[in-house]
Amino acid sequence: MILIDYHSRVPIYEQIKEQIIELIRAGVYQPDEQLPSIRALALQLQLNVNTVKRAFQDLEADGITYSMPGRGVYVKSGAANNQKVIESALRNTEPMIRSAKAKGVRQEQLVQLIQHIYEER
Amino acid sequence: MILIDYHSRVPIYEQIKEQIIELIRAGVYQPDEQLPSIRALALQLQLNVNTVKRAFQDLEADGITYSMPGRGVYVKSGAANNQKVIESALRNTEPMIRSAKAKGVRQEQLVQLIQHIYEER
Amino acid sequence: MILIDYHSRVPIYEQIKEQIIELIRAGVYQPDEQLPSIRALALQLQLNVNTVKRAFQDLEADGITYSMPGRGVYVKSGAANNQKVIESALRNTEPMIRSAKAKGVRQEQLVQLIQHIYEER
Amino acid sequence: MILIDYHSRVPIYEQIKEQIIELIRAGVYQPDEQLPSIRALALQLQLNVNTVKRAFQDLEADGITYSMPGRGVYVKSGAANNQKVIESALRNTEPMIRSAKAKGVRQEQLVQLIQHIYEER
DNA sequence: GTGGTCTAGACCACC
DNA sequence: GTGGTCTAGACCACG
Repeated sequence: MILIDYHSRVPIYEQIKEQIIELIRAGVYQPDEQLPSIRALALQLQLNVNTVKRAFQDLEADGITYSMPGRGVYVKSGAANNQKVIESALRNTEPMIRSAKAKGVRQEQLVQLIQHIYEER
Repeated sequence: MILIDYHSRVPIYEQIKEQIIELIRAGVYQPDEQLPSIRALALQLQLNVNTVKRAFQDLEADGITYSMPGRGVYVKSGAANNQKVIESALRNTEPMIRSAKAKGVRQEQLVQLIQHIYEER
Repeated sequence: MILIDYHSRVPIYEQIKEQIIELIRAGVYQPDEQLPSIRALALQLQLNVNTVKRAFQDLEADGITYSMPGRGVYVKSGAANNQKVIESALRNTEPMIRSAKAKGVRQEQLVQLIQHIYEER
Repeated sequence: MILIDYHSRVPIYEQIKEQIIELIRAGVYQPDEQLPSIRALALQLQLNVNTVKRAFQDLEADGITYSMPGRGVYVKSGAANNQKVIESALRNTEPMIRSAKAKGVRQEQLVQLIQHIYEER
């Protein structure tokens, strides 16, 4: 269920991180449920173990998961509504919007784009 | 008038490019008016000449300016409403918003952020 | 009576070892009294036999218990005040404190934390 | 000035991280001052680039530093009294003390150990 | 030159 | 089997 866009500018480990957060928020992975093992994911996605490891390391640093060496990586309870993730997302979005404004994008164009994206699915 | 945010993740040459576009859109630089020379700008901003050169290259590639070798760089007429720039800005913004959505940011939060930014100044 | 914190970074076999020592020091297990069998404990705690076995190995290596093959594991007399255990605990604590100091934790904060912990129960 | 204990149980990247924090807190590295480059440090400490990189990555995640790709890594202002670091240090210390208590270490022994360590230097 | 990403492999402790 | 650490190399964007 995790899809990697190898052409994207977004680092692969970020894509993994984002999609796992998405899956957790969607309820696919429940609190205290074990995530797929790093090695299994790396194999499935045809990626190096360290790339996946980096994604999991960031997830743990953000308080989304916890790991038990020798056992696996698990979803932290309350991870689905992690404020830290939302805040960082908003912080990252701000300069993008500011830049779009400076380049002449009109406010309505942005709002329309957002509506379009949020209506998907 | 050009301010560089050295803390920002945005490449310096992108910041220069953006702010020159902004200055053109504001009418500070008129069509067919000469822009400051690369060397003068580099000196003034305490930057490497290559960094400024890169910004000017991109401006020309986007049809914002034209250069006459040995003479200088000039504002292209019609640059103030360059469609290419707007399109690329929108294209860059899209994955950012998609990512924010995936992380749990609500639609209203984004719209509100945009309003906040567009009300400035 | 033995509780495993599966979230903890402390290895499970260490948790078992610690809690058995605690039970011995509290007088729950008396000198020369037989401890629960490895298999029984593993079953009760829902753990792999090897994990419990490792804890018992360490207990014996530290002179807390002795085993009679085919008979069981017994509390060694004098185990309640085992100097080796205390020394190793102090040795383990030292780098932790040194690290806390380096990170800016004040002496009073540590002393207060200790008081807080020792006042429990 | 950074010394690595290759025999320690503490990961090398943690040792680097701690000592850099210590140096910042001591005023050796001032806010917005550039830290030694990852490559230079790796060379000096005879370590792999990625090991040092991991330390810097954690420093940035903890808000101690910020990096400008192509330029270097810099001390974030206010880094010297980072609350996050202190809190995590205290959180890490707690189970250690709890374990020492369970093993029979007396409260005075711990307080004495702390005094001894804080009197150094 | 700088930091950022990714791959490929090793060894370890733990379960 | 699991995750954690470390090494050794590559390539990229940026200045």
